[in-house]
Amino acid sequence: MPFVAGECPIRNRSGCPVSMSLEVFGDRWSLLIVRDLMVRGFRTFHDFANSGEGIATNILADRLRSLVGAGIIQAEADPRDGRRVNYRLTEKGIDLAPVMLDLLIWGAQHEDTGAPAAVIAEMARNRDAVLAETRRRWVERDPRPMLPWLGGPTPRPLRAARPAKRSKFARLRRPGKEKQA
Amino acid sequence: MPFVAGECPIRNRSGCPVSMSLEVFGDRWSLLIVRDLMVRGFRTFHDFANSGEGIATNILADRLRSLVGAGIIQAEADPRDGRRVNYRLTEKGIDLAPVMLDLLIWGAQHEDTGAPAAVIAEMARNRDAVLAETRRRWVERDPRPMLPWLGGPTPRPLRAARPAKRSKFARLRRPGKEKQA
DNA sequence: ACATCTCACTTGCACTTTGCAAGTGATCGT
DNA sequence: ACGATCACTTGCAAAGTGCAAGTGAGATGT
Repeated sequence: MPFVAGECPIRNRSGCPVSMSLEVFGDRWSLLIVRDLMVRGFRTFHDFANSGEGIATNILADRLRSLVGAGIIQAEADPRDGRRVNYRLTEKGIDLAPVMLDLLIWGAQHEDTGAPAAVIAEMARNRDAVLAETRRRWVERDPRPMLPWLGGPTPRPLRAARPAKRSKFARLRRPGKEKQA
Repeated sequence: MPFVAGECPIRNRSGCPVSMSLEVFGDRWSLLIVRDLMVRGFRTFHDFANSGEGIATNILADRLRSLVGAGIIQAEADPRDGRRVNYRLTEKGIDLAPVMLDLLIWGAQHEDTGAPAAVIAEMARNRDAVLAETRRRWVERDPRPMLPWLGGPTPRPLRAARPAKRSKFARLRRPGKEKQA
């Protein structure tokens, strides 16, 4: 029994497809939920809550509700355990696979991740095959993670602790004319 | 003379490329700035401020600074007018073209936009050519908008006004057991 | 030289969103 | 019946956002 779809708040909207896409799912947590459904084999609230990304449960609940409302995912009560809700991408949601794949490739190529470079290069070369495989697994409801190394604590270079509030920056100015704070 | 690159705040980070990408540019305004640089021919603060999306100038300034800091865009003082700053995608930034194109295609296919359907279908079929053209224009610093119909007030079906604060939703529950608010 | 306008911001403040930690109601297993 | 689990909800503090006015540097016209 799916959730009752809620209204999606409408913001300043240009009618541009990019803008409208981002209104639907453009925040970080929504995309990470889509990622986890798509390639990590996650299905339940608990799975998402413990993804390793640090999401707050009220935000997770809110995003799941929004994604259901937007028709990106669907929710079903588990027939064997009434406490659980199982989430699944819809047709509209699985069509986000190209976006997700391109984000993955961009991130692996430009950020200091621990993603296996050879695997990423292979996925970039065989983009169509990867997308076909993603869709096949979705059709067949394959519960196994497609990219088990994705997400979670991946080995990578140590990072500095969270910095203090950012300092002000000098404007682009001729030398010697900077403002005294 | 480019801006001094600032530190990018680091949040809960799994090391996953998708997650890290979203930390860098994953908010809506950042992506719209990248869109406008990429396909609308925008270069200046004033261009972005009047994109038709309704961004606040303090947020725009903040996002431009963040994108410069992340190496996605670069800023240069206009040699002929010292008041102006010209922004341009970097190599890292133009590599977001596949993501942007996929968002455009997804949005046009799944949301009620005024995007020309034939053009979108053509772009989806000739994805590689579109990406090659996007990069060529970037290399040659072609100032003409690649997709002049993108963004701005696009003719599309009328939308309801912004709704009131959302109501609470019933949980997935057996019938008859809904909570009294 | 001066007045006016332009440009890219900054600022103060009200409002909204986010995240923490505790709690709730329904469900399950013993 | 009871304790634990699951998916949330709640109150509140902190952080983020957006409005509207303002600022300093630069350009233009007189």
